[in-house]
Amino acid sequence: MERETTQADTVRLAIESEIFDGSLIPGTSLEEGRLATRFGVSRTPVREAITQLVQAGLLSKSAHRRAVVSELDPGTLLDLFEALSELEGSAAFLSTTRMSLSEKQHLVSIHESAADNLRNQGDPNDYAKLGSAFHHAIVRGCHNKILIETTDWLSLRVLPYRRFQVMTPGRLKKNQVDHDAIISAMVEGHAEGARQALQRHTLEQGDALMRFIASNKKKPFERLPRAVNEEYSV
Amino acid sequence: MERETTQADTVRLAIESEIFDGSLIPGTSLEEGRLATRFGVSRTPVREAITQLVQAGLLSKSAHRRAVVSELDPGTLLDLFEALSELEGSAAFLSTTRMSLSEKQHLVSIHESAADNLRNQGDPNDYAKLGSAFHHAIVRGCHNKILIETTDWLSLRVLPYRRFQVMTPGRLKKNQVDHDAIISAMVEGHAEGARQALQRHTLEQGDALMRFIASNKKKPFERLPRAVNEEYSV
DNA sequence: TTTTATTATCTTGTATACATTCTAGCTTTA
DNA sequence: TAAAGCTAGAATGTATACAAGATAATAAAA
Repeated sequence: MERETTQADTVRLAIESEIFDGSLIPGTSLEEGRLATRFGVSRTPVREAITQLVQAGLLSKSAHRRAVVSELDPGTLLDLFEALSELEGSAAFLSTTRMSLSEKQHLVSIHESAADNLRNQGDPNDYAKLGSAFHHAIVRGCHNKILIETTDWLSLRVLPYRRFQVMTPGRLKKNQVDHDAIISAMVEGHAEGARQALQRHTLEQGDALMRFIASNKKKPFERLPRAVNEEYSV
Repeated sequence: MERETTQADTVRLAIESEIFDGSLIPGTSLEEGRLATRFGVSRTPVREAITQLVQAGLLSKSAHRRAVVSELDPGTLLDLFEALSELEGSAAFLSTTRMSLSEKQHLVSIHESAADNLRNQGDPNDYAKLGSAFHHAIVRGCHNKILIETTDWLSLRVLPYRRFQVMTPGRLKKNQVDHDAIISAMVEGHAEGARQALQRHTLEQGDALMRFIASNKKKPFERLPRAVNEEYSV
């Protein structure tokens, strides 16, 4: 049997997606043995997967203690968005002069699809996807592998919290206006303007997310994680 | 026996420092069994250390192949310095308004020590250390854990190549003038000026390093790695 | 002689067993 | 009753054994 992807990879991807789709809530602790039996493998590949996820920042762990799905306190979450906004701003600056014609066209088409969605009151989930595609297209446009990789890495760590974001109509509108300004700056070749526009935009997204989390922390957020933590097994 | 640091950590740190001090040259391939016997442990902690270093970017590896000390092609090295310059620039921007008095004093004292070293023609290695302390102090001053962590991470990946950098008197002088400008901008509260000054400075450092590597690649760089690679064992 | 197959050896990936450390529940004591 | 210490159970860290894939050397064929 020829196997290209190793079992450790399979386990890592499985845990990763469970973190992203919310099955594994930040704060949940993982037990190697349970995971091993659950995925039908031995503890060895499970441990390897955990090691990788720890290095990626999605899990935290110290010696002789079980791994825990990383919890971001408000301060760290703020830091994350601030850093991300700087990186995305830099990417926008570089992308303004570096994007190819087809890349620009792709970016514009994403933006227009989002506008359509907004006009026709389409699925907010679709709008959210277009939104992250918009950011992603700009970042990729800088043609700097390291900058792209680093930005993706930070985005990954925010992902588990994005699902709390509820898009109100007002926020969607604001979002679209921001994107308008970013695109305008880029097509007019105002690199510095594009940097500032995207930077501020990402920073505000972070603020909005944090406010939402803070306002909903009162009841459901305080209780839910622990309850699920107890139940999570097999 | 109570052990705080695990054997995997010990092995990881050992490999890490060998990469940094040049004993392990980029391109060298590592064999788990050899490393295990060399460090007097089993393959298990060695594998864990390798997994961590792969995630950190210092090693590269694919399934069923041995890990290799990451080699940076010129393009990637350029990308790295560009990304690093953006991050350090952002840090300088934030640090301008966020550094405490004692942090500023520390930064200035580093700068003055460097000036002394230059005036008295001190050890260039000491000057290099003061230089990286200077950068580090500015980065830490931004008080953003994520930004600091990310900058450190990128710096780490450049480290194996820094040892090729030979500081000529002219370059040292230029370096000090750059640092002067950065400090001036910061004490005067010109955050945007500080950003641009540090960004350009780091970018130029990268260019200088790349030119040096390119000019010395002709002979010693082509031959040395392979020779050492063969000999490296036990 | 050069190139392609094939096999032997070695290396990595995974499972399992054991050692060490932590955790939780109980007992003891203030 | 509450707090500290101890003991039993469980989980992590490490070693070893085995399986599966890669490497290299040898043999066969062009």
